[in-house]
Amino acid sequence: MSSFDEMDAFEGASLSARAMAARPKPYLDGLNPAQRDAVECLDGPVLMLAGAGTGKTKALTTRIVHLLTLGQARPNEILAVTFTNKAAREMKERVGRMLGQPAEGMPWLGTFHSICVKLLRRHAELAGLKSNFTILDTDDQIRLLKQLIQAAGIDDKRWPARMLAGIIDDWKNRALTPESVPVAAASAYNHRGTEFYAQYQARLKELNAVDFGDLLLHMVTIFQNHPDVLSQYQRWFRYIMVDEYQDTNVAQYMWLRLLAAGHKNICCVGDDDQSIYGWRGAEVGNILRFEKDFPGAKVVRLEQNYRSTEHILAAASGVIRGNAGRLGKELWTEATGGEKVRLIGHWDGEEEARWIGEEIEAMQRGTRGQDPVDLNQMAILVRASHQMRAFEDRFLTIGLPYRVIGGPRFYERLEIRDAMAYFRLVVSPEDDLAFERIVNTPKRGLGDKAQQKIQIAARENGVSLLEGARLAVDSGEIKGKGGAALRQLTEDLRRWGRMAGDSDISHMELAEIILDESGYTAMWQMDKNPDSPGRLENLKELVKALENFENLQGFLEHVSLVMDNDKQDAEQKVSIMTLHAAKGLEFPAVFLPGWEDGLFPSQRSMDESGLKGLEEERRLAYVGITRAEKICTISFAGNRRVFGQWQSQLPSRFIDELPEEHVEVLTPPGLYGGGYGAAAGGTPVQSRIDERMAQADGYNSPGWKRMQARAGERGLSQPRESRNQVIDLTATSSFTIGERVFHQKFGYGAITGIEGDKLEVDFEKAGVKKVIAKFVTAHDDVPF
DNA sequence: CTCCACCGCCTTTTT
DNA sequence: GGCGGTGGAG
Repeated sequence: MSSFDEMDAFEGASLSARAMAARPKPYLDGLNPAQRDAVECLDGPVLMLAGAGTGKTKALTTRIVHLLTLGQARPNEILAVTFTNKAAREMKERVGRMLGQPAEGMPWLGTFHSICVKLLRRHAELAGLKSNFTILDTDDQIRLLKQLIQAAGIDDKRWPARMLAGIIDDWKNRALTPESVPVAAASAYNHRGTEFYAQYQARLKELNAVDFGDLLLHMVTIFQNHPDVLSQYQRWFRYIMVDEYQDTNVAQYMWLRLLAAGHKNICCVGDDDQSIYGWRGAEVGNILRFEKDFPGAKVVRLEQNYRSTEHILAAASGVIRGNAGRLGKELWTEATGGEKVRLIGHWDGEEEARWIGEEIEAMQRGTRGQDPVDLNQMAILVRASHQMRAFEDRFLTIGLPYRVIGGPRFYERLEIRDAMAYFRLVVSPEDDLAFERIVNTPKRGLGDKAQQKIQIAARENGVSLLEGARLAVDSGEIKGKGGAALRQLTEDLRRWGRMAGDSDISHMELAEIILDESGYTAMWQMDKNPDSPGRLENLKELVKALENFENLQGFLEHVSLVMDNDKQDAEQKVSIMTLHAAKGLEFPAVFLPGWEDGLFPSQRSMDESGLKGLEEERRLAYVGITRAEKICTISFAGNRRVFGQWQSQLPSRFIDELPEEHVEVLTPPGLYGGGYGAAAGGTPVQSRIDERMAQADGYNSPGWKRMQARAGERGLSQPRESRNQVIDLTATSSFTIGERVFHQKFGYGAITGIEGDKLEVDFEKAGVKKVIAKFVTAHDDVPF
């Protein structure tokens, strides 16, 4: 590679090192002793254990600046890896700012994936690929697998493609090729997992394509099989830095170890307490055994927190303490005082959303006895994205501006993927997946039968689908309306392809032409769905995004890995995102709703991974709490709609783990004030909670008892619903089968069964439901 | 071939 | 409560 030779020419160029060492280093001044330690220890393996909010990024970026200032490495000799584009961008910006110049010269600062793409394009032939390979996203991946599964005559209902995709991803995360999948795993996917894996890989090669997992896997394989290539990079990357090391999977770990094996100048930064990607193959073990992997490693602990109040830190520590096998860190802060972590229970999810909405507005106005807080400084962090809807609904009705972060990514949207498929096909006419995607979008009268004919024509002649389509039309195989439309399409594509090479037309103009002439834009203009205008907007945005690239090809190469749409608009908005998406961020005020067993910790996580899963959930709780700087509000609801079914919920076990002295229990004003607390008299619900809590250790549950007490005081004075609660609590035990009852949500019904504190009720409108007795009243007691 | 109504499954979390 | 897949009608 010529660029590589060029780089090699700089070897030994560090002669000015001594001169550089004498330069002033003002950037070191703002560091605390631990940070400074981590920054100045440049050679040999270093593990930086950095708790939340301890200035990890600062240390990391300062380290880079230090390396550069001392002249120990040139910008392109430093390999700095992050997990997200956001983190990479931020680091680049910070380094640039500290150096007082744009850090464009750091080509190897990026995500694992983007760096691997770069490497793999250079050495594609060693993986049996051409260097212009395409990167498939999950969607393409699934469609491809589905084809293989169906071709094998397997019922893809019983053996879904998604499942297979998951298995294969898993293997790739562990750096396993089809040949090296252990025998023990052979039973996967009805004993045909490895077989399909091999087929899939072969097909990818045919398509000159890779999936996300391949990026790492191919590079690890190349490094292993081609020592010359490896040693080239071992020499080139003189210093390696890794962010979020606790999130590395086996493949990434092997990749790093291979690269660092020579000089061992590797600095990994991480926090075992923030490892939340186990489900994606991350191995906390990687960070736990760093010192074994790199004997003599220097371990630096960053424990001074600059972000949160003492109460918030104490609450977070209280929760994370429940995990075994930690490396052990205790965050501390010089800050004292501040508000305690606030805890509140609600009747249901809607009520929770309503309360949070009001709370946000109050904070914004500063009516909570505090300085007003900007909407930008508040965030709602949920466990699962479906929880977001309740907030979006509520905020829309009250007109509270919000932004959803990390929702469906821009480039994952239907219209964007369609448009990109057109672009792909123009740039590389042999892209069969793209062809399949758009042959009949917009509708061209090309159904299954016509598409099969295209497949056959392509296969028989050993050509791409697009070429096969031409043949099928020319041979008269496909006639009539569909045939004419197909001919038009193939000719258009050819024409656009020519235009792509024409310098008179900018690629942005070309993109517009493609979308218009293909009829794709018209398709959405015709569509009367309320969301089609939005789609058209997105298409416009897509064309605008092309501005930043040289040509369509350049755009496509980057888009799958780099394009994110967290375009920060200037408007003041509350952020809504998942806990996962929140890692690395911080907000003065944080809301953590939905702390209910089954939701958080997620039932599925616990079912699938047992104690390990629970511990990961707990780390997630830790991450959530530590996002907050000043105000952290945790909440849960007693009822929640799951899959459209109402379900009663128990407060999360993590709530019990919050240390009492750092928590303040709030009682919601007005409605349902007694949701839980009013039950102090010992209702079935209460005793069930008690029972569960007795099992969990530390039932001394802090805030919990106070909550009961507090709400109990108020219980009787609550108007409306809560009065109703109190009444019906005493009546609970006296329910009988056949009795007519009323439920807040379901309306009227008759009891058909009683099971402890649960009733089975045949509701007139809602049908048969299981409900908690407490939430049902004998029908005469209906309020209002 | 397309459209539409119905059914079943589902939801963690993402580069 | 939503999405994709299916099956029957136009």
